[in-house]
Amino acid sequence: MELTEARQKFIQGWGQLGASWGINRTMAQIQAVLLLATDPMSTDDIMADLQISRGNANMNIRELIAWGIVYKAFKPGDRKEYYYSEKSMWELAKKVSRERKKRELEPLLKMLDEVKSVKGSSAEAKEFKKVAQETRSMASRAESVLDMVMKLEENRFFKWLLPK
Amino acid sequence: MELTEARQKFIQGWGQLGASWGINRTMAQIQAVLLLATDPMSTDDIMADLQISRGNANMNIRELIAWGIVYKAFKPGDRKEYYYSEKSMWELAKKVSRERKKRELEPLLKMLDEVKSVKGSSAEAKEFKKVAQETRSMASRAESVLDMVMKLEENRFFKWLLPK
DNA sequence: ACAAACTTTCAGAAATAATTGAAAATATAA
DNA sequence: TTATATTTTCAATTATTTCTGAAAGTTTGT
Repeated sequence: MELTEARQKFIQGWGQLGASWGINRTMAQIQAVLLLATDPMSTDDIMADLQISRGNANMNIRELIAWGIVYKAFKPGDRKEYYYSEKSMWELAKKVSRERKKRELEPLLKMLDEVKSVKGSSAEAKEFKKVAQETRSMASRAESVLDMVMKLEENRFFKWLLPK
Repeated sequence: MELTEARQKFIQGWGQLGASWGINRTMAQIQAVLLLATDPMSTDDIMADLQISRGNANMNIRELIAWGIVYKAFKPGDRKEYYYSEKSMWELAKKVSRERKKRELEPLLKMLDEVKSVKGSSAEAKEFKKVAQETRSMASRAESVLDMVMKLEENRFFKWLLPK
């Protein structure tokens, strides 16, 4: 397969994956482009590559930087900003987990906490308490698993898991 | 807090969570309603509860059934269909993982496989191969972790993880 | 200070996704 | 079979999200 075609498929697939995780498709595609780049790219490079507008490119690059998975670079004698992606898949996964934990798990736990004090002893109220309690317990467990995995070193954990 | 208010917050929060996971908000809310219900509910019950149309209710109930997290029930002498949710959080988590694995991880791995045969020895081609390989490796690992966790019994795994 | 190079913002346009409601299809009972 | 209850479908509408492009803002060099 030609590099051009392969690249296209990779970028598409990555965008698709992002989309089904609630991440803007273009944001994911920019990340894919930077992941495949050998050198930092300027906004114009990215605009040309993905055929998108300046505003769109700028917004999504900024968002990637906010997620901590894309960094800025500068070239001497050039005032453009250049961008490059975090290349370690492990680091990437960790940063994405951290961000999603903050954005989703934490608000959920907060809500479950607020709702804990529900009054009443009807069947509905009892069921509510039970479900809320189980949800809280599942969410905390998920959080613990994430914390644990995030702290582990790649090799230590996965070599044990997948000795091959 | 009153049950009505708490219920509202739970349903809202659940819908929010679903939305950031690429799941239709209404679908997630219906699931929340059924999770909190003490008895199976009809389409009309759900329509009334969430103030949504019949078409919308029907489509999303069907989708929940396809995910394997909502079941049908019938009452003797009544030809309406009733629906109830899987109530075990653990079962729920397992079914959702299984579904997402099928919908996201598998297509990704398929794409990475197709793209494996990329030609060329330029810096770009080399980088492409490296990134594709690392992505494949990370995706397989994720799949293994999911498979592993999905096979474990709730207590066995989590009691060890969280002894408290 | 001025001008050039570059980045950011944001109102409106375009694209995408979700929802409605009524008609069609299907199932059940008499 | 026929009438009735119920579920499903889907074209049209509405809501939401994303994208554009030009203007405003910022930084840097002279």
